Amino acid sequence: MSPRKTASQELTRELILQKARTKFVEKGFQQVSMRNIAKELGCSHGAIYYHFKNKAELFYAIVEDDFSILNNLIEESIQGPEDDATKLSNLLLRFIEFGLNHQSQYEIMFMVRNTEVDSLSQEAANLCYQKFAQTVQSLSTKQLKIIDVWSAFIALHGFVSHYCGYVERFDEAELAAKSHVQFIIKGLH
Amino acid sequence: MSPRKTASQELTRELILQKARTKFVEKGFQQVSMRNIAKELGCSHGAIYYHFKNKAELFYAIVEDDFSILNNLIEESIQGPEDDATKLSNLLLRFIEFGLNHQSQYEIMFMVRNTEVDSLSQEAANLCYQKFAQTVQSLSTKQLKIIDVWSAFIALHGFVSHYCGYVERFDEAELAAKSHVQFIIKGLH
DNA sequence: TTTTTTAATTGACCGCTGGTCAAACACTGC
DNA sequence: GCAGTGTTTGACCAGCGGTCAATTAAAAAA
Repeated sequence: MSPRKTASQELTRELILQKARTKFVEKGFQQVSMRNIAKELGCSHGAIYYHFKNKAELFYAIVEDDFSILNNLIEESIQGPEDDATKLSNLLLRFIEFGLNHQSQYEIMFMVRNTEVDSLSQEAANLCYQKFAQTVQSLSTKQLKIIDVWSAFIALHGFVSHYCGYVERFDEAELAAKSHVQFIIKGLH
Repeated sequence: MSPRKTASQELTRELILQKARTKFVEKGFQQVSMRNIAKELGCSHGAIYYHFKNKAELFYAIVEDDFSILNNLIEESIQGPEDDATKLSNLLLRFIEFGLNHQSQYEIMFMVRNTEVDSLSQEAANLCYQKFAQTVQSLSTKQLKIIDVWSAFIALHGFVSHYCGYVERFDEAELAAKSHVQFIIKGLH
């Protein structure tokens, strides 16, 4: 009714991100509308546009955190007592695991070609790949050709982007994933 | 004006497919609406629904031909004077070439997860993969594990699906493609 | 030839989408 | 108390996929 809510129930950027995230994770980018989120928040859809320029920006804001999660995952894979070979295969496997257990996020991070957020999301994706490439290099005994590391990444991406939607969680594709990782490692040698 | 057009300018399934195809190829699935196509055809959008159940069915009808083109491409790769090794790398390379030179089609064939046509398009994609797997097997000296052939396919798919939209035509990615094909072949050995 | 039946086409309509914006209100500082 | 600023609303826009009664042209039956 009133065009402005009382302070206690005012809309926060964080509040929107929170609700939007859950909806988004369970339904995916296309299936969630600004009006859905608004209804969930108990506000009008117009209000969201005060806090976020558009749908793409809102969902990129969500995915921003996921990029840093993935980056951490990559960095962590270098630590531990295992030998480099197992670390490498763990890295590849964990990338797939992340992709399949965060399908909606992976979709926006690496699959959606959105004309608007492209610059932002593209940059984050590039940085993520660079970290990946660096780590793969450091875990390899011999000096790898950059283009081979790129092929490895592409091959990983192929796995995730295929099984996205086809499978619910990583577990269901674990066997195929492990085999695929071995396949990729053969390619790197 | 008149609710039925005179015989000479009646709408054909083929006529719709034709116009829809050009629009679709140059703009992609999401960016083309039934109303766009109708305007191009000089008819109302309702008329199209007389000939096709829905948008998904229309675009699958288009892509059906592309599946047989791709199947032929795979079959042809077995012929010729070259040795099996070159034939194999040609097969992989041509798959990528097809994907990047028919991006809009490839999108529907292997990327779009459409709830409605899924059964049809999924089946066609499976058949296509089977032909691919068979051919790869027959071009290989040693007996390959099926799962490795699958990894090869996934890796190919990864390449195409990444460069889709990022690149206009195959030429622009040819070098990377050739390298990626070598990478995959290493994985198959 | 005239009448009836059938096949196509239209366009209004539905519920939805992302996005904009003037107006209305709550809060803050004076 | 009052002016100014920050937020929210909801009507509105253009567009979407899809449905359907009404209407007309062509084909079949009389």
